[in-house]
Amino acid sequence: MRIVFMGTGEIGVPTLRALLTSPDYTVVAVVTQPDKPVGRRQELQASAIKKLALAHSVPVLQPIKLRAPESVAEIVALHAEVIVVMAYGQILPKAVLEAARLACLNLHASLLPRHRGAAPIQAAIEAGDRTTGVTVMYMAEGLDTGDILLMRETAIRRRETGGSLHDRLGLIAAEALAEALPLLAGGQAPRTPQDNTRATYAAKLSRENGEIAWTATPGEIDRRIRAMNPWPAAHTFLPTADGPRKLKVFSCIQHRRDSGPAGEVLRSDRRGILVGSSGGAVLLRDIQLEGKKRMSARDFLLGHPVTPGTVFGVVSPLPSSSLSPQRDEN
RNA sequence: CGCGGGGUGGAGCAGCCUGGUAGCUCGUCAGGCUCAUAACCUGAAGGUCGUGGGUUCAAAUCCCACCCCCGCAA
Repeated sequence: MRIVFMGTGEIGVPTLRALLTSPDYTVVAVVTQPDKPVGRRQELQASAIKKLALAHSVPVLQPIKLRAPESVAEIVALHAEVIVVMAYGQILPKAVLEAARLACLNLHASLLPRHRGAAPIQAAIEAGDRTTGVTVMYMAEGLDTGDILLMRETAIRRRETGGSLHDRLGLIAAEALAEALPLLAGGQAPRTPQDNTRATYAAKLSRENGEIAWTATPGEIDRRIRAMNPWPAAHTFLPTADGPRKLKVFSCIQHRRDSGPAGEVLRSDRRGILVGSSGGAVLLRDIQLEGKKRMSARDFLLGHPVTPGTVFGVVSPLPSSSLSPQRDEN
């Protein structure tokens, strides 16, 4: 079966690898986003998907604008039987959706119609969902609105993080596709429309989404921290002599018995930093100050004392008096 | 050359500006106290101060080059 794989994100790697190594399928081309400057040096780097494709000597296409006529023509000319899309990063024009003889399938990391959009994995954790999964759907022009072929479910564990769930769903996606393709080839693939009334949207994450709202409950804070781990990472601001410094938080423990003013440090010792929130407190365990390495709160405290009463998250508390109104903070 | 922080005994940090016997907290080891402990007391081990050059009577500290880690940005 001639297959064109379109993807850019890491999450698609297991799926592409499975396609490349299966004797039943021939990946005739891989379409991925153009190399982008990445890292501190801003060096151009190929996506993991591209590297994998090259390692298997599969032709790679990197159209800047997929909807440009010449890009579309290139893909149509591949005469794919199935196009598989996962975390590609560009909207597919109608002409591409119709370029495959059998179907243009999308693998989405949630149980649709829940969490349509760019960040379904984090959204599922932050929402406190008990399960999530991967949906294989027939692509339509809307955003993640296509008819469902099949879904694979997985439980969200108590200590699940965005990273752990991402990796697991990547593997599940490969399995789900392996299940879907034979059905499609045999003409027995189911096709169920989504219930649009139950749709929710998971907007693309930005770093601001990671700021911890200390007025939330311990449960909400814990879910946000786990969802954002490892990227973009939940964070707050630690007041220092040099002004507020960003502090990333990678894990915490909910303390429902202790409580105190939101954002205020209630206690800090070898167990971690206990911070007040709504209806409880959270014990920060795994943290990282900007410019520093990630470490346990215990190690952090050895060199950076954080006394009880310190208030996290306040961005403009410079005690200095005669400063020009330089800081723009609303 | 995108901006910035940093590399100091096993861990986290101070010292560097104003060169001159390397310090703090924790950990480790030994001993003590205790019914007991992540508590407390006493003692000990452990450091080419990222690498290479330079300046100097003398460099963790000043100058130059390079390597590595991290935040921002993507």
